[in-house]
Amino acid sequence: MSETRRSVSFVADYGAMTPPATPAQDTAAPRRRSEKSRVAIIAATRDLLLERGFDGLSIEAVAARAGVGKQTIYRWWPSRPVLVADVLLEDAHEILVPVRDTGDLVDDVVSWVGKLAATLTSARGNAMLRILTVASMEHEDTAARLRAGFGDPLHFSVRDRLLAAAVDESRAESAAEAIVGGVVYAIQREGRSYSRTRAQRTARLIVESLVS
Amino acid sequence: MSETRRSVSFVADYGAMTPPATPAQDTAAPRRRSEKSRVAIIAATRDLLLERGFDGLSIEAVAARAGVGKQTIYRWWPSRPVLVADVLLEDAHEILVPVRDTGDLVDDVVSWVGKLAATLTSARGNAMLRILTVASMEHEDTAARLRAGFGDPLHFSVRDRLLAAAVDESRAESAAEAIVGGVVYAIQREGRSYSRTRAQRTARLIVESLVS
Amino acid sequence: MSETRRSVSFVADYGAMTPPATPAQDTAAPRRRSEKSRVAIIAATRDLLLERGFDGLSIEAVAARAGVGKQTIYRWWPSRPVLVADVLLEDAHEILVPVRDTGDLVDDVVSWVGKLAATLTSARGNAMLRILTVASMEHEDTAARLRAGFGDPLHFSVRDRLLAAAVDESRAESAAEAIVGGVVYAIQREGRSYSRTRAQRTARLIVESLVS
Amino acid sequence: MSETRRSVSFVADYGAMTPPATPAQDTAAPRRRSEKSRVAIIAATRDLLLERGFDGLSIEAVAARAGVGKQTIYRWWPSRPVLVADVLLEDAHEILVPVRDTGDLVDDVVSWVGKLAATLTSARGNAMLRILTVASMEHEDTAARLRAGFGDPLHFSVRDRLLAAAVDESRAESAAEAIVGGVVYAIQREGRSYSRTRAQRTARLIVESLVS
DNA sequence: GGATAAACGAGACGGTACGTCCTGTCTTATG
DNA sequence: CATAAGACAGGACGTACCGTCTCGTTTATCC
Repeated sequence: MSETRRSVSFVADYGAMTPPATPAQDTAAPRRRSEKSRVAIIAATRDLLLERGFDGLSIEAVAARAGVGKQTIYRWWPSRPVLVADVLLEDAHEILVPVRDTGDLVDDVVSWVGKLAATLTSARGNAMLRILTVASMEHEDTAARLRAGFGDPLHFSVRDRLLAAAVDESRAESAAEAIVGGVVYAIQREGRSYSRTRAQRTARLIVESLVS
Repeated sequence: MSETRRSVSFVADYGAMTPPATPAQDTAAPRRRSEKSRVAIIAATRDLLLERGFDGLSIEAVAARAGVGKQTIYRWWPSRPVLVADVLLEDAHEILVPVRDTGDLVDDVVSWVGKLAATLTSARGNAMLRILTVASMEHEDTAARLRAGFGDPLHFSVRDRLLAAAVDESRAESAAEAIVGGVVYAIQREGRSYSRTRAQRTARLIVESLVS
Repeated sequence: MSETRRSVSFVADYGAMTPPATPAQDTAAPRRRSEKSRVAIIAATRDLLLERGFDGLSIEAVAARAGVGKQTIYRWWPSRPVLVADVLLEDAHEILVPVRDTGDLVDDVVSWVGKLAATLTSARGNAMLRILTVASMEHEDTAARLRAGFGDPLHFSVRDRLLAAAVDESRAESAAEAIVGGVVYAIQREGRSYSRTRAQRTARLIVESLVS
Repeated sequence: MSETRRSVSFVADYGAMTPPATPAQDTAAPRRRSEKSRVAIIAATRDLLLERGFDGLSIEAVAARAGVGKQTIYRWWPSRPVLVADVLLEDAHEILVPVRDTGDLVDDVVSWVGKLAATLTSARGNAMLRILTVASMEHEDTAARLRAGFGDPLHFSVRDRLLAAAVDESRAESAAEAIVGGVVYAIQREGRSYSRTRAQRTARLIVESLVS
């Protein structure tokens, strides 16, 4: 029950969580920080990330584009991956969508996977996936935050839908892992040429085996 | 048939492929290249990669560690990712093992997945996975080479074993994707704490559904 | 007459001058300025000046050491050299001593020069000389204030004693310049290793030539 | 004899000394350093020094003006004062002129002092004096080099001329100190308004007392 | 076996970016 | 309303590497 609720609400949860999350640490009230600068920095970072990718991103360029001193960035973000994570997390809603529950498990999951594949093979979604992957490899704490903001919701979303269809917990866990991993890993490898049909074929294979 | 052979021989293929692969372009015989330097560079790169990760790796440090001029590196490797790919490909055999065929499909695949998970959660294997992932994100050609050297063998290895057990091609393809993706993606996310048991549970779930 | 008086009173004059001099502009009564902060700033500046020299002095460090906001410093002192000049002028009495008049010109001047040399080769006096020199080079108005507070008193002190001994004005002027310059310039060049004996030898050479 | 020669030859000595002196350490052959860059850096430094003074001089601006990477400056000059000293020493000949020996001591010294005063109150000469003074205060090794390149030649030049006129050593030493100090210190204090006449009056007072 | 040409080690070069320090101005909250 | 605290845009610091470019010095063919 509570888990079904979780699967339904994780997007809203994330929406709600974003504001306090921005300073990258919610303890210790951020004293009189300039909202204008914060927004300009996030926006500049997003633009440059899409233009030049994660490792083409320099703090200096962000500062220049945002019309901000470098120190203002370093004051609030300890490192490049942390800043990038904040940007990605602000856009998490573009990727995260809950698995709906119409009563037809196979159809619900397969269509969700189709949407996920479509998103992750769009120009922007694919860029986000690549950035997210590299940022996670570069900094452990960032990896944890991104896991909490992206990977976990994806996983729980599917798993909870399976649990709601009375699949037992161990199998739900494994199946969710296989479905999400099978699709995301393939897109990491093949990029935008990966077709949503393939994603759905893979998902269907697994989900059907659970209900038969 | 030929595909089964492929699954059996890819390790040997890779062993055989390594020498001509080193200059990253196998046409145009490397005229009077110093083998001593080549080996020293590869070794230094491997060491530094394990010490400081992909993005802590500088060409300058490799040259110093290898006792080699920087130009000697730039002469033979056009960029950092290409050099890193060569190092990884030299060590591909540490990760790649074919799925054996004892007649028992479930057992063959499950035990192979266990070995794969064990390798990728070892200190060295996990480091390789991370490096491989980042290097693939940074340079498209490198991604292609690493796919050919790591991802494809992994995928074909499982797929071919399924085909050998008379699973139909479409389902074999999807199942292989789900098995490999489910495990590798999870290790990317969770690192060395991912247990081989979980990998095997996931694999078993899928393979059993194919034979029932 | 008036000049003899000047030579006697310049120290007292300076003592009297210091309080109004502190805000660096004596017009416009400092409306509600905190004396506690003023003193803390001067003291912190003096300490830091002795610890790290003129160009190691930052306003930020002064503010921190004085337990004061940076703005409080900028509010009352327009620039670093002005602040430094105020500190030096508060301590002018440590360096400035009038030439006494016992009737024996040579002895009066020679012993005064000995004291001057001793002061300027003490750790603190030498530091003050260096700071004073650099501060004068950096800001013309500061140079003028320091000249009025240090250089002029030194010069007039000697010149007036010579005039009191009936040396004619042009020769008194030149001799005073040579005596003070000869000693101070040498200490600028050689630092604390300059001996008071040498100072006295130089002074004696000149003064004796005036009376013979 | 040798000392007279010294007084005559110090300019030539300096001319001769300059080439090996440029790298600021003459031991350890400077391996394949780019003469073009060296010259561009010296020239840019000189220009900026005259435009903005010693403490308005930034390494970054020198690099930009010289069309050179910052590292090329830091490679050969450990710090700003050392670079500035090299520039000043290259131009030492503009200030240093030996005291000629026509047989008339008073005239020789007085006219030399006149030339010195004229040089040090010219726009360029005065700038050099200020820069030289500040650079000496900031870095002890630099002070020593500048003393050897400027202060010592000035002093020896006068002293040796006095010795050549049979003034005894102690008095020559003191008189030289008073003459040079009296003039240079006054120019430090009063800047370009100091008149060459005053310099000559001071010098004459002292020199005449030695020969009478 | 000597000439010759490439590959080599070394490292200087013009640059870009780093993360830090400080400047002088500005904003907010407190006494 | 002056203050302490401190954020802000900006500029310079000195360092690390980038990828290119000479320098002599091996070294491995080919005459």
